[in-house]
Amino acid sequence: MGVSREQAAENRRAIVAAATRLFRERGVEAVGLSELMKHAGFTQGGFYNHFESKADLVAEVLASAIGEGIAEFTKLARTPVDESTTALRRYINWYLSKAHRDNIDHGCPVTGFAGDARRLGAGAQSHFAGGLDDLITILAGLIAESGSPVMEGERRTLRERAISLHCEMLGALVLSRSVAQAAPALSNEILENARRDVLASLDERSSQASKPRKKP
Amino acid sequence: MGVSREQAAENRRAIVAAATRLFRERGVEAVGLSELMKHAGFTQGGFYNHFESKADLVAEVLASAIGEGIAEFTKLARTPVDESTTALRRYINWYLSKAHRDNIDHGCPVTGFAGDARRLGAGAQSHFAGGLDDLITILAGLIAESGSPVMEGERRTLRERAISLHCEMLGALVLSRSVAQAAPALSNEILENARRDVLASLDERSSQASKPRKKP
DNA sequence: TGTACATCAGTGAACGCGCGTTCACTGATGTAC
DNA sequence: TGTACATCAGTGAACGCGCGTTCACTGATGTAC
Repeated sequence: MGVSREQAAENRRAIVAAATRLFRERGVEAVGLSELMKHAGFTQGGFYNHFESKADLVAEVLASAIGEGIAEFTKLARTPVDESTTALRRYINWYLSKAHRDNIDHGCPVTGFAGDARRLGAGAQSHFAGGLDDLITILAGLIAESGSPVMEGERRTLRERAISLHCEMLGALVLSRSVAQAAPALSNEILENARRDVLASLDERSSQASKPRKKP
Repeated sequence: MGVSREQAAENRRAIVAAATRLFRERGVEAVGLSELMKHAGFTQGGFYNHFESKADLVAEVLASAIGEGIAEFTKLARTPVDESTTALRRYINWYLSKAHRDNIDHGCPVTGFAGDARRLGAGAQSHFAGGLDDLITILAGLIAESGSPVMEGERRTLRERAISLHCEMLGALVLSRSVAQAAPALSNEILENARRDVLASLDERSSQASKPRKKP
């Protein structure tokens, strides 16, 4: 119908935004292009003015979702630590909250696409892997910044601690979401248990740092 | 073509077995019934002699896969502890092995279907949730049996420790699988890191149990 | 034990449907003169 | 600045295809007498 180039670029963004939401909610394979374009406010034929194929869109959605997630995460990491808590603790509390569990179309993109990533195309999976690596790096920075002490004799690097922390939090969120409808009590139990465990292990570190253990 | 009832029951099992493998490898939605029946050695029309619908099959596949996983797991839990290691350590080493990561059609059914469970029908998701609960219970039993000590002042129950352990292991396996093709080095790093971390935390417990910490 | 018949697992073509993709067409935007 | 025209985002019908499901049919199995 004749639109300006700016408008066209904005429409493209609208398609990516709609795709991101729908792909997270229902999975990449379960969302059709005609349905997707309708959600974005267009008819199906227009899709190929913006993308070469559905796989092309999927790769772009992964890249943009992960980019956004990393950006938000970086912002959080740079927010000055206030008097009562650290950015790391704030992140953990947010990550393992019911709000995060129930709001799949926002929140951690790694968790949002973890179930799908294995079956995606090479381009999309590369973006996913890159985002995961960045997220681990930033999480390691958060741990360092939190002042969580390194225990005497500890061999684990910050990165190793970050990987373990991320695995436990992601596992808890994935499991909590996977049974949210069929077993809401179990879903809550997993989420709350993981949050308590992760936070408690930080406390444990702090209380033990002043009292180094001896090797048996 | 006229087959005995025993043969028919065996054919039904063959369909479920083929479906289990294909669903794990490629996802429930990506596997069509005609393809599935061909893999099982039949033509597509025969499917409805055994199942009311695809959703019906999915629920049965979930139930059977989880049942099998739990049975194997129970067997492992009951295997007498040998001189050098505990059933818990054996389980951890197997769970976080490359063999387990690369062999999706066998292994832990909870991890195998974790990405899909959220989008499955109510029947299938109930089976999944029940299986997850059972797995946590058995894992708690393994922890108890391993003789891993309860630390002084520790409030966590065996079940709570089992949930946290399972979340970290499942998260590591899911992430490791999700980047296995695009970033094999990262995939290995996650897996090996998680195994070291989980086993080290067991060692930590043992070494500290003899030396109870005082509250700060 | 032998015969007659109902049962039902398996076949393979066909159903309507929605998928990803292509296409001819429209008409405002953006450019060249 | 005004006119003529190329560009290209958007439309909506159509393509072949594979999906889940239905159907009439086949013929060995299992049952009744």
